[in-house]
Amino acid sequence: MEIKERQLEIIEAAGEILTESGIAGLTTKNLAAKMGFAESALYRHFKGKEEIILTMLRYLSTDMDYRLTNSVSDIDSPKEKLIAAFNNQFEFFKKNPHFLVAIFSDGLLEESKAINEAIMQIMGTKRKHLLQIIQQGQKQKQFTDALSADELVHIIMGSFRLHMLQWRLSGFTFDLKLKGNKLMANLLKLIQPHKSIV
Amino acid sequence: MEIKERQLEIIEAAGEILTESGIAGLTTKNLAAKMGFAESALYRHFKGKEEIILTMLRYLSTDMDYRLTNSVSDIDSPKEKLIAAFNNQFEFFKKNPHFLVAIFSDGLLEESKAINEAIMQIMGTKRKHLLQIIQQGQKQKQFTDALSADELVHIIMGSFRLHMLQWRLSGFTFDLKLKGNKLMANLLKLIQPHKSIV
DNA sequence: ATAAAGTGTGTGAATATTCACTAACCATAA
DNA sequence: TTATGGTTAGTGAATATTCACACACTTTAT
Repeated sequence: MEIKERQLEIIEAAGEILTESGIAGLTTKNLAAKMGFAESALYRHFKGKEEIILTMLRYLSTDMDYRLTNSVSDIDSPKEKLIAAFNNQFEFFKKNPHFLVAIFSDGLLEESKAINEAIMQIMGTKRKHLLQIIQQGQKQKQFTDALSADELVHIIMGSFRLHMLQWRLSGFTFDLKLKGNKLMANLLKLIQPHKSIV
Repeated sequence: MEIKERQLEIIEAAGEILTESGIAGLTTKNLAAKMGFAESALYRHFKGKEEIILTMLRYLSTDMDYRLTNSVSDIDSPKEKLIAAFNNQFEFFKKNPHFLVAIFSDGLLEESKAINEAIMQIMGTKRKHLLQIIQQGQKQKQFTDALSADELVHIIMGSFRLHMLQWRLSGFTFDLKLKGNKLMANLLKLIQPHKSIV
């Protein structure tokens, strides 16, 4: 599944449209206009609109997998890994806010089965990486084992998603990374190995 | 802003459609079909499609506010309040899964300013109730004050939303309440007042 | 060297379908 | 009689997609 140069340009344009005007704005007309050519030219590069969206989502998934792997590869401490992974995500979305839709397509469960699966894939990729880090951290007693790794990942992912959603709802006004690091610090406090006081 | 009987039926039907086929499926044609009458009949009850969605969201917001207030009113312990509030939510959505849109209405985001505000209102209502409970719990030393109440609420709300999303993505197969209570127990473990071991 | 064939990428016009919405009319019950 | 809630039959606008065609390159055959 190779993505050609022009195809990449198109899915990037599609991403921009998504950021500017949401999924409803992503029409063949708008997309062609942004590319500076006629609607029909789109079909020289993709079978149809669904394929455009699918390609975008799959590209995003692959890219995220690659980025997450690389960003933590030369770090030992699970705590540091967690921070690095999140920062990597923040930086990516700061640079490409349009791809946020992929994360928040909760509501647009509509389109097609294939699209749905592509979205799940992205979530799965993220979960896979977090799980690995958390498990390692638990082994090294850096994170509590009062909860299973799965359960910890759920809470971390949920907080992360809400953080991103609020960023989007705010119109990308606040500093994603700054606030995100605060969130990360908070999460780290909570998942530290600890004894109940009472 | 009174909602008539027939209007309620219509917004319920709208909720069902949203659950089944997402925002793209919510067309006047589909809605009328689900109601068993002609498209034009919709306009006997609502000014237009936007008013239908708005009425639905506002109804949900008001109802949630009322339910959350009542469900915790005769409970003292913040911990118990938290559990009660969540169980109330779980029961409501178990009974009315189509209204899950209230939680995942991110997709409706584009539509109109009014809709956007209604969505924010729902999130705000939920946050308001949680915040109260958490603050009380911190005062009574039932919850940690290593994080601010706001920050704790963020993490709780994020986890909750992800839980609901997974329930929906699973096709409502697992037991929302059972798994939800497990999540709640996990969250309570994490937000207990605690000392770091190290 | 050059003609022929093929490839990639564009155009403009036309397609059928779907969308939210409206107008004119009709039945029933207060 | 009149408001209420339904009907049928439309509207224009927008949608994704297809069509025949054109132009510039590159490859291949003579």
